[in-house]
Amino acid sequence: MARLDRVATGRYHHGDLPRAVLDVTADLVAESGPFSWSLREIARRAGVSHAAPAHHFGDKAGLLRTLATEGFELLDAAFAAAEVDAAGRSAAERHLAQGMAYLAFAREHPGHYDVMFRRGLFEPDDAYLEVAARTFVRLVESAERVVAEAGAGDADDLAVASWALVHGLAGLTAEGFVEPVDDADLERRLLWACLLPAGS
Amino acid sequence: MARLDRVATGRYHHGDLPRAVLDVTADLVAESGPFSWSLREIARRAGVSHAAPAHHFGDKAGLLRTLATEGFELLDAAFAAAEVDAAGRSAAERHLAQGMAYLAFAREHPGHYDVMFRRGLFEPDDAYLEVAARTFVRLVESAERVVAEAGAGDADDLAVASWALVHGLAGLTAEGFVEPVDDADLERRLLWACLLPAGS
DNA sequence: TGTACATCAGTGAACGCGCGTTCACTGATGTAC
DNA sequence: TGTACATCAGTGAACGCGCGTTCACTGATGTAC
Repeated sequence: MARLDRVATGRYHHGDLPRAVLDVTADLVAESGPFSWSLREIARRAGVSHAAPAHHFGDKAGLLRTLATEGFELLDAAFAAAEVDAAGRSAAERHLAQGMAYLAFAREHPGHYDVMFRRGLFEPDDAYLEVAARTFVRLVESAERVVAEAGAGDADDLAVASWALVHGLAGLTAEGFVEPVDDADLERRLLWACLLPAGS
Repeated sequence: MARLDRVATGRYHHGDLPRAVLDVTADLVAESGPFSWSLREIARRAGVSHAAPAHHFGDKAGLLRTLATEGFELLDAAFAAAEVDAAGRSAAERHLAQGMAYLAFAREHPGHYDVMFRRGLFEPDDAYLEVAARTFVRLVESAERVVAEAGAGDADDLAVASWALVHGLAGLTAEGFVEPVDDADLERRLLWACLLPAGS
């Protein structure tokens, strides 16, 4: 699309190449993971010369770091919106709503998601660490509200378990091991994880 | 290690190169994922000429398929051992034991694990499909026993939720987002996922 | 036990290719006056 | 409004490198007799 734009207009300057490069990267990561492509491939898809992406992002690590940081911004915004939507309901219901928002984010931004939760792709910088920490705080605070409401349990354990549940579901669904289902079924799945302790 | 063997003995034939190549591959995948290495790198680490791995596995996809198949064999055996260990206990307790076995496998075989639950790395063959299906059946049957014991719930939903929980925990721990804990704490985490429905 | 021969495992040189990086450049934009 | 100039965005040729693959080969092993 970016290529068509440029071919059509014949512009020398792209207009917003960083944006186009990030979009292409997100697509490529969603298609084949965070490794199986080159900066030249990204340049080709964006319709620019092979050296252009490096002009903005330096190298592959810089590109992935920017994508991951943008991903956390999006996830944090999704959490904030879910909190507004579920205001006034019980802590447990708000926690469930947050989990559903997480799964919706993973489904809608598979490229960002894949890069966000993998270590070793890049060295984190301040912007990345700040927004990632901010997002995790929302998760822990939600768990704390649930524990306070229930009057029992450890908030950190609940936060980890909740995160693991949605993270695992997102991963298995993205890789095709689990069929996608509609939101009502999805909520039921999150809730039925609890059958296990009922029996012990 | 393989290299030292060969240097020490000066043998022309390796002895068991397929085994050595798989071990090196598992190490490399655990270190840097299923993409960031080459067949030449594997040959170097195994101490053989660069063309030797292809002699046995064809290409990277064939190597990854063999590794994934071996991984499912190991996981299936771990499930079987857990079933024997927990024989006679309640269905819920046996299900928990299976989850703990899953997490132990992921911790002990990170290279295999990474390759097993990712699609698109290779085209599955009969051996892979057979053992993967066999392993999944153990998971679903365990969930069915729990549902039968509890007299309520949907076995597929429980199977998916349980799998997602341990898969997510394995992934987040492997990537360093969650600190490893000892087995007692780990069991508690799996159980406390249930605080959520208690509040709704 | 010895010999001949087929088969298999691994070698190493050669190839073409796509990659990341560099760098002098050109085109476009924005700002000062 | 026009002009000059600095800055920025993107180009394209060139480079060296590691890669997968090919292929004629050599060393080792196993089996038939």
